Amino acid sequence: MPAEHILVVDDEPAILRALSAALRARGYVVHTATTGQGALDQTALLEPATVVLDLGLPDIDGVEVCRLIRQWSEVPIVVLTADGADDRKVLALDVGADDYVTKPFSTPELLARLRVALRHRLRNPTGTVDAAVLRVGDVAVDLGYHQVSVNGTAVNLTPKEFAFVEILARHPGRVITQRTILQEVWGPEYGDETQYLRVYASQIRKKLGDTPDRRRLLTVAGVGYRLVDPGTEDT
Amino acid sequence: MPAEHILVVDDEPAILRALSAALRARGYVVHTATTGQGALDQTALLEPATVVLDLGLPDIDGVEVCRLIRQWSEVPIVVLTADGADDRKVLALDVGADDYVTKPFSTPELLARLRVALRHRLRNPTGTVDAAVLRVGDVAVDLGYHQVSVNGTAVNLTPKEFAFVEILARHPGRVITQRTILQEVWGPEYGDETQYLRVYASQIRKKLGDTPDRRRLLTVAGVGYRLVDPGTEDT
DNA sequence: CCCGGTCTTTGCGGAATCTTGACGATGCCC
DNA sequence: GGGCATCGTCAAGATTCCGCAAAGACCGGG
Repeated sequence: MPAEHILVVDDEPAILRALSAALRARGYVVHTATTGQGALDQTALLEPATVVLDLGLPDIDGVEVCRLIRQWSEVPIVVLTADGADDRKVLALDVGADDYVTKPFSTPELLARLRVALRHRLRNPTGTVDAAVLRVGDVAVDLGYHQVSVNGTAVNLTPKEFAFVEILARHPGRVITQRTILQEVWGPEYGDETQYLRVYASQIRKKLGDTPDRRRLLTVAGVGYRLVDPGTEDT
Repeated sequence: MPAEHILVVDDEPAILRALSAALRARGYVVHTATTGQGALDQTALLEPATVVLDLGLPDIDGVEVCRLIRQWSEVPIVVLTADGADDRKVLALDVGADDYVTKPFSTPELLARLRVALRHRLRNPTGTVDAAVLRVGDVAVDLGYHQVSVNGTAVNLTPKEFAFVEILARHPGRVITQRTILQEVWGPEYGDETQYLRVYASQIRKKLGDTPDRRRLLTVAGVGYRLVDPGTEDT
């Protein structure tokens, strides 16, 4: 088995040592960081297979670290903390953490959860430079540079507009429900604020150059939206 | 408004009720099962977006249910149990569960973990799921594209019409009772508004091109409707 | 402090969809 | 055949949903 690289972030040397040892014994290649800034740097530099992140860091708040990493990377993040407060868990999970283990934790359990995270990543060939550009017809979504272009011409989208298009482009042609879009772009508490969708769909259409006769962003009444290649009209 | 379908499996009615209520309040469409066999059947039938699975089931062991589901489906599974034993957690996670919450659990946390599971499902191509095209004779119901077609020709259905056809297509040839259709399409409080059924059945027949001599949507007087392949006429 | 970009909120016309009531047809039991 | 229950069809409101525009709120940088 090719050794997976794991980044462990914790400010307590004792825990860091214990965790590293346990992981190395299992055959993983372990890297460590003790600050939020270090976590961000190492994540970008090493592109680890998974990040184990303690929330109690001296410099940046752990949740914030999570959020920052998620801005450019989909590396699995397993949060590890002594703080068992519910709202903090929920917060961390909602900004992009994939799992949350409360200290004191059992090492076998942490390892099992780590395997789950790695399994997810395996199914999802992300991280590397390859499929960083989604294409649907003449629309290209560059995930790395957060840039959308139509026929090679760059289009300026706001962050929320980009997230909207990204989610649709990840499932070419398929219907994404209103609720799904709202939760992915705006957050879990926006369940039925469908007026946002109408406003943004309109703006996106304008920027993409959609015309009524040749549309890329289609509405499925009462259900959601889908992004299609106007050339190959399917179904 | 269509939402994600969640399957909740637990043998304790109290928990089942509480969970269902919490999830419904959040806008999910909740289905339930109380046995391992029921869980397997419903998972195959409904293709839910996520399965919440209690391990303490009367018939099949929960871990085994997990493993069986994973043989053909990648639907996210969130395991839920009173048993906090480590090895059981590890076992469940290793046979394919995506998360593991120990009772007593906090509802907000479970909801957050559910959102994580749904997020994972959304990010991954979930290749196999694209087999979500139900076929009954020459009628094809494409769940992903939210599109019904007859002999390859797309048919425009309204949301309620589509939901009507979808239910029937999920049980090819079988009779679906009026009450079931009403509750699934219109909601739990519509128990006996059978007039809707007649109106919609009529419209659907018109759009599907049903003729009196060659019908796809059959009426079972006083009971319900069923969708059949007019070629292989069965009784 | 101002300014530009972004997000949120509001409103409206028009279209699509749903609801409702009416009427006739059909089939069944007596 | 008559009475009764159920079904099919139609069409007119009533309601919801969508696209679009515009104005105010918010925020970070200069």
